Amino acid sequence: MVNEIHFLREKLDQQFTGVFEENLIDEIVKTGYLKHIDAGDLLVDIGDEMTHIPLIIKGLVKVIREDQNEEELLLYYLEKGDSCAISYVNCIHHSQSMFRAIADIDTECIMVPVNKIEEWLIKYETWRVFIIDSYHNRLLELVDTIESLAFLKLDERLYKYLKEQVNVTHNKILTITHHEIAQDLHTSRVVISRILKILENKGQIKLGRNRIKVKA
DNA sequence: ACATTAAGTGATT
DNA sequence: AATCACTTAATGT
Repeated sequence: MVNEIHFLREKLDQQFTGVFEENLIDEIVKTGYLKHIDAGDLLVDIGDEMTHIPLIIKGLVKVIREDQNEEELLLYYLEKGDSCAISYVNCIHHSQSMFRAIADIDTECIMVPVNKIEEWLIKYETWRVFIIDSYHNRLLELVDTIESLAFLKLDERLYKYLKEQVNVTHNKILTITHHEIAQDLHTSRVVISRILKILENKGQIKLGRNRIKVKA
């Protein structure tokens, strides 16, 4: 038990020192628990009632919106040091999640219980700033994806998507299928294959099975 | 060897 | 840009 607490504190210090004050880190360690999500597993599903807020310690979480036909659209990614402010509001209002959050790779997060959220908002300046910044960041990312949807042609959107994947995975060689890309961008596999081929002919990428190399 | 999944492509809307 | 229909290529059992 004591070991686990030290372990949690270590993880928190790695990601959130300078962000959270000491007393707050103490409280997070006391009331939160560590959760491991394997690649491909769900952190939150559409319709879930939120009881905890995730603070991402390591890994990568993909946040998705789904329509009635089970067709998806990628909204944004959460990385280490991030949280999802949308879930704060869900917690406070006991409303259901509109989004699905899937671990892209093995991910660890600290789950913080709802009842602490509001308490800390009043008690800790750093928590207040963190929550508001988090909300702001999610909003900026959403605006960015809306802009892409509205203003970019699919080929530009796809190339932007590939560059984002490189950033987020820290790897120029993406392990991904055309089908998966099509789902994220809410289009069909055939269309993606075609545009990728054009990008390859232009020398911007190199294609392989389950593999796309993005050239600098 | 056979089945399954990923990717490439022409033709049509 | 989407859909259909079909082919080819790679991978799993």
